[in-house]
Amino acid sequence: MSPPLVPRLIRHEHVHILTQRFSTGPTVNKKSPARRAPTESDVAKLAGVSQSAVSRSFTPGASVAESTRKKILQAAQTLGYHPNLMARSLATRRSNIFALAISDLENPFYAQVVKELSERLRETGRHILLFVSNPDRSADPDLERVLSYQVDALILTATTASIELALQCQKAGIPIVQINRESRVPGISTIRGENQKAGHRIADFMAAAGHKRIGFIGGTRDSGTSRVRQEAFVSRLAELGISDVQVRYGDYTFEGAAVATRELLSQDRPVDALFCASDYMAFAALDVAKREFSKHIPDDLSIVGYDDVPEAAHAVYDLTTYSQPAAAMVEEAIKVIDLMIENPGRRAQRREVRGELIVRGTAKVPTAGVVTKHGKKIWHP
Amino acid sequence: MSPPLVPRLIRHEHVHILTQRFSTGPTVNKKSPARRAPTESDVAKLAGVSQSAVSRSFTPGASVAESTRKKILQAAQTLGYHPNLMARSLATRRSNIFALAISDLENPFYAQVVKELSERLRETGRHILLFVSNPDRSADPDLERVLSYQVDALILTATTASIELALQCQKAGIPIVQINRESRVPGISTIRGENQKAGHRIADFMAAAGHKRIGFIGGTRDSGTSRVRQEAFVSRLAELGISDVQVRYGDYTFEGAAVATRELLSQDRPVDALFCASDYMAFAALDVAKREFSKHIPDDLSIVGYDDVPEAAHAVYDLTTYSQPAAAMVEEAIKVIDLMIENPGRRAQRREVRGELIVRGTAKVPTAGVVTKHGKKIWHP
DNA sequence: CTGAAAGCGCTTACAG
DNA sequence: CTGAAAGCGCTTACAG
Repeated sequence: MSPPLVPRLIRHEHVHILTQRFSTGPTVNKKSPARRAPTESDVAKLAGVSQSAVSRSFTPGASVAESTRKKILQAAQTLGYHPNLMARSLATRRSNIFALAISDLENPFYAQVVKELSERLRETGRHILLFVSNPDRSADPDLERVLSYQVDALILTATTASIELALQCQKAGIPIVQINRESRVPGISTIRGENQKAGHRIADFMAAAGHKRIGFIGGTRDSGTSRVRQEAFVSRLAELGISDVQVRYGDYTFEGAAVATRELLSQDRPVDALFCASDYMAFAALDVAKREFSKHIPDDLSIVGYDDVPEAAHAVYDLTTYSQPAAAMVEEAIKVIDLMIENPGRRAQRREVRGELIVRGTAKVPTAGVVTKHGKKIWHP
Repeated sequence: MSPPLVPRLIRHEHVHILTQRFSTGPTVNKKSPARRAPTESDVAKLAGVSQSAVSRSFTPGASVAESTRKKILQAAQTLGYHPNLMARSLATRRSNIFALAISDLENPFYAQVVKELSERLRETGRHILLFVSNPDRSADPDLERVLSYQVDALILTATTASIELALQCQKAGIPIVQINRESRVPGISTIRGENQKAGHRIADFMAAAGHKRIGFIGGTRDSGTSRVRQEAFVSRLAELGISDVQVRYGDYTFEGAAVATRELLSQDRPVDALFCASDYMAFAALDVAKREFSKHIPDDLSIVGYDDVPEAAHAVYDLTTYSQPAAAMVEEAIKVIDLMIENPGRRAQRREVRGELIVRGTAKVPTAGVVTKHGKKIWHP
């Protein structure tokens, strides 16, 4: 009755279950006692020292004789000992874990934020506890309990913190910062792109290119980030004599932006230039404009995005956009948090990371003002 | 000396620092004592009960009189008490935290995996501790210490576990499963798409469409997932009389796939059909083919991807691809983990989630075999 | 149903 | 430099 050499295939709903028939080591038939992990005491016993000596050997600045520390690390090695970080957190009241609340992961900008944050954090031995929230509810009940995890800080991006949560964090002395989201709540630090300057510049850019009939697709109606961009854009256009600006909201989603674009292009006098509050929405706009309205870009319609995600540079999009460097924003967020941790009582910070209007192929370009910087064409009149 | 009402703007490197001047509550000038969070003992004192009674009130099945529990919850409410999950983990030896090791977040497929996993997990009160690893080193030193966090399980996707890590996990009784990555290491469960069937079907599809000069762009050379797809594809083509298949590797990156495509299209007899081991790489191929080689798709060149990420359906790509549902794969992964947790000693599982060859616009379609299923055109001869 | 007590695996004054 | 001991904030038998 030797087991078959090829995997057996069992059909089960829409999933195949292939049972594996190779040795899985000593735990194969023993109902795996799940041998509990070795602790400091185990190491201490083996090394013939006290448990506190073991602890010190794993604490960077602690005082242990080099000889005993060596002995201890040796013993730890043979036992396969790893400190229990939960226990350490309990004792030190510091977890080295940051909570990251995020939504909108399909938007590559936020995927980038996750990646950058993770990389920067790992350099200092910290990690991310992830809360992917539903963008439509502002007060995520799951996130409200984030403090239970004794995180050292809370970072939000593509989502915002409720007032209650902000208060809780403040009480507990936990820094809280929002990346790319505004906040009127005191105590929440914010890291933003140049929303206002971008709105002005894109308005100048479109006007200089000769556009008259202009549209704006915002994120959600209550997004401060989107609103700042919109207000700067619309008011500058008004100054330039263009007062009829069509505004729609795409809720930061692909589908929402597609619907908004459809509306803007179905009118009697469709728009001939469109500023979208995110590259991701601009991709949707491009999609609809080309496929459903057979628009030639940028001859029939100029589209400008915001973020400069990596995809924007790809040929299929080749999107003109205002940049907002995720890496720099993440770096600022960490700086702010470290500042607040070292210096509690410090007031909330607000930082702005610079960007540029990157000139690519989806928008008509004014005759003057294009310069090249770091190999990229930017509009800087 | 009243503070200015508008934010002061300080220029500092390439970042603006805007100081905020509003009340931040009682902690403004007090160097914030960071009042420590209330504990069960605090609640017990206020409610006039024992600390263990408080604990029981927060433990689902525990025995407490409804009246005292009410009193306790009341007291907890007024103190703003939240259980300390680190302490709970230490006591229960269960953290309700899953480690997720991932790389390649710019690939939308993996962004989707993160999102789906987070959603499924939150339903059962569990969370994700994130390890974004560098794809080029297989044994991530950071990840090797994952056991220190007392996670309940380890999920890997777009990356694989080292043998050492797998052994550690096995010893500790922690289930470990890889999504979309093969493993020859015993003890690692795997969830895969229909890699082999897909390879066969795409070969059939391309041959039936009349292609003769065919290319394949794989992920990394050592990716089992990619290799299975490749071998099935190449061997079936050989059966069909097409033995000269050009193989390149794009390392699952956009740039890598672009380079590979350039090579395949620069030859004397460039390929007229191309199967890419991921949609993300197929996007790069499309990009290069259109922009650099002015190819008409699919007249000059057919491109087929793998995954069916949401972007594949967008008009700019409109990619023909073999689907691999992230949601279903995540669900299987969780099922497997729960099975292993409830039933330690159980051998590693291997599950395969079904997909379809989704017919869109980037590949020539054979005259027969296209059917419509759930509103999607699929090729199912 | 309820409380006192031990224990989860660490850190960290405090003596020596 | 080193060890004994208290404490971090919980859970969970064990008595009552």
